[in-house]
Amino acid sequence: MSNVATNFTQRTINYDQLLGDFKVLLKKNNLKFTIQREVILETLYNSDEHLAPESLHHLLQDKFPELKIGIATVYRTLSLLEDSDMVTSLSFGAQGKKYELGAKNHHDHLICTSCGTITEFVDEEIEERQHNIADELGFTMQDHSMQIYGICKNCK
Amino acid sequence: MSNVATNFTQRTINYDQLLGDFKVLLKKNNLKFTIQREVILETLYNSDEHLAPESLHHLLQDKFPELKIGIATVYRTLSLLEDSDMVTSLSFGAQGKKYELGAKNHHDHLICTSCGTITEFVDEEIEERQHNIADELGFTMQDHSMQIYGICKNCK
DNA sequence: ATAATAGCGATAATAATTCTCAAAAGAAGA
DNA sequence: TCTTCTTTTGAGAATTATTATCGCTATTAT
Repeated sequence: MSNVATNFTQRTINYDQLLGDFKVLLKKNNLKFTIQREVILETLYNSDEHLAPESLHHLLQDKFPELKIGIATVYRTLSLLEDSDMVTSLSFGAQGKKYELGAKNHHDHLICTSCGTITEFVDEEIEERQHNIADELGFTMQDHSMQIYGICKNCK
Repeated sequence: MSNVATNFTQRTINYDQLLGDFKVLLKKNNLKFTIQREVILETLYNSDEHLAPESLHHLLQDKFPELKIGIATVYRTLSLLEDSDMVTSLSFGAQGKKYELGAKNHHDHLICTSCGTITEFVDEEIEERQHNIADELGFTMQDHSMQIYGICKNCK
């Protein structure tokens, strides 16, 4: 029963912790903690979607119209977060790049090539094997990602 | 000794077979077999690199200057090949999308975040586990890809 | 509160990708 | 091989995605 792939979305840290980490990171690099950066982090945290820069921008305009957040700020902040390894970007097939918060539990992706749905899962056996492979090849592993493409239950 | 990650690039089919498959595919879809399509397929076959559309275009201009292949044709052909599952596209981190021939043996990627080098490997244990996971989740697996990010030997 | 500095939005600039169209090339049949 | 029909091509325009610039504003440290 263990070692069975499980299908879930789970956070390892709560928002306050995440925000704290972000503030530390900013301070370390002489960067400022701005409202824009905060709401972008918050929006990413509250989204279970994998967001493209543009969709994130729309979300932000809907939720915080008074801030009039510009698209450039979205790109800038996503780059900042990605450089700091707080978010990771993914690009599947034809669709463009999408971002997701890295602070969630690590997970891999199951992508339905018919309806486009992305299901997340974690499998300990694979996680472990990845570490071993990196070691064997003299690689210091920082991160990894895996995607399985196919047809989901519903589409069959 | 088995189950050890190995680092290689190996083709499962030779060029004539590949070309044959391509011709069949084209005929099936009422598409024409053109010189441009042939040299693009050939160039992808002969490259061990993961090619961005632009680098592919440069390669083609170098190797077949008389054809004056346009960038639009490169994009068109890559899309065609991707739609037909003959090539797959990858996008790692900041760099844009790159294409590789899918007819090579399946392999995963080890990406050095310092120098950008991409090493390919295959691990049977992971391959098998991926199939199991897809089954467990009621998914019909068509393909998969995996990336491990880290620092390679040389960069350490 | 002030001064110093980084960040912001708007938008211009650039890069990446797709579209348009007239000319050229491939396929099929006579 | 010649003709006809259809698809593809290259060139460049158009669109989309991303990044850079800049004067003004907000944040931080003092």
